[in-house]
Amino acid sequence: MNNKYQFIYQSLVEKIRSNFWPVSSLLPSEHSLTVEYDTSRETIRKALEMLSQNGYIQKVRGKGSVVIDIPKYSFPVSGITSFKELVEELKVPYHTTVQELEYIPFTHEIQQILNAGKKEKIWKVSRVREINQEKIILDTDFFNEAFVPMLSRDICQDSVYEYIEKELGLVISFAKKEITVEEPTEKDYTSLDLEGFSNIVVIKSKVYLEDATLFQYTESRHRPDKFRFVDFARRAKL
Amino acid sequence: MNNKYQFIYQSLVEKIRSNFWPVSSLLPSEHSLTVEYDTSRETIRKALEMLSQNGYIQKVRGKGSVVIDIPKYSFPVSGITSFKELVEELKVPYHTTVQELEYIPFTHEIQQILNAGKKEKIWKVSRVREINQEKIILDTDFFNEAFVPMLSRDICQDSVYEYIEKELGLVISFAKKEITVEEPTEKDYTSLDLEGFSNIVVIKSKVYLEDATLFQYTESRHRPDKFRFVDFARRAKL
DNA sequence: GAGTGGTCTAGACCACGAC
DNA sequence: TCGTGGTCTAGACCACTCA
Repeated sequence: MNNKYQFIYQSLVEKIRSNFWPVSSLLPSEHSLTVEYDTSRETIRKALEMLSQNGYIQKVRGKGSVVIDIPKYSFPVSGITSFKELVEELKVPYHTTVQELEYIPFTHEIQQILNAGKKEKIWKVSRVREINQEKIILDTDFFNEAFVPMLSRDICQDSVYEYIEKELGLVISFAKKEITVEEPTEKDYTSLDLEGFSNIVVIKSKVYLEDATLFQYTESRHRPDKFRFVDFARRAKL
Repeated sequence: MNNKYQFIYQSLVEKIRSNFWPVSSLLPSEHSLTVEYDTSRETIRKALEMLSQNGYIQKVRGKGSVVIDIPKYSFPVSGITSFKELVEELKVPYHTTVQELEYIPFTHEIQQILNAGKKEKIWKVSRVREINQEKIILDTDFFNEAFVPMLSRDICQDSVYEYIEKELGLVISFAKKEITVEEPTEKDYTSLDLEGFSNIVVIKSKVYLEDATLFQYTESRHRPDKFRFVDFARRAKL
């Protein structure tokens, strides 16, 4: 662990998750934490700020840091968290089928979305996600070949994110998502077990790298009864 | 403006929104900002951290702070942003009808959700939101009388949040939301213009005050074709 | 009044990118 | 090598809560 404040953050997360400090109780004061971790107060405050941002604590002036509910995970929303990460966290049986893996034709609208030049090739990967033997999610990802020169069915079968982060060394930084509800397309009907549902939840994500370049565009289509999205939001201070 | 870093944040936001620094350009370095605002580097960094959290910039080590797209607003998701705030931001004609305003019976399940004692009274407010003359959203809010002693149809007609923050002086701090898609209930059919839609988007929100006490529970039910949720997420550093 | 968190300072050293 | 942002320190003063 390189950073002191990230080490302290992780240490505190573990204690909270293990109920060492139960919900509604107070963490030790910032001063006593500086003693415990042999560091300065600003460093402790950085770790506490991360706890607060991630929904573990709420700081109350004059009192201390109150432990609040541990944040839940959202259901498979492809994009910034990988499908594999989520589904392994949730410990449910899953299966991925690679449906398409190809270059899209030039002059495709996706080229514009990805800010790609006219002669840059774009990968298209479409995958069906099965959970508990039901085809629930249809993910379609687009990558510029400039960032991802090679893709194989094996990589797509496993986890594209793992390949991108570990093999290619690219660092995913942030994503913008838009959630809407639409009517299913022909492809939704043939690819998924829709069971009479007449709507589909669509999550469109743009994923950016550390240097703020747009790197991936994804459309993730979910059967509505299995869709669940959990959000934690702080009210803007302004 | 009390705080230096919030003043600097706001000043920088204005310059970004007015295209003083266009998208993809670099902000001045942290050092030169300390000179311009006559302050220390950590204070500048606090303001830049807020810009980054709110999706205005992306910091790149060794290069500087890159301006990225200005964040968009999500469509009416009652909870932490008030309906009135959003709808006035979007500049569309709207109307609110107060359908119910009453105390709920004791031993109601909502009492448990709100962590209320057995003899504490709970307000229930249900409101229909019309946008462009269509009944699109059904909001049902629950408040503990301990926090909100009085409610009137006039207050509910206007904005409960404005009343809570300005009159009662309570400070809303954060919210946890859960988005799912469900089948419409009888009440959805009679209250809203559903136009044959057989699904409804449900947002359940728990809203907390500054001292981390749970203060409000809301169920917001949206006609699916008019629902849109925009999210900006950073990948966790761990 | 003692203890808490909120803000702010003026330094320091490091890791990284561009030249 | 130089300028950038990333981390860290050891103080200071203030605003707030609680006994």
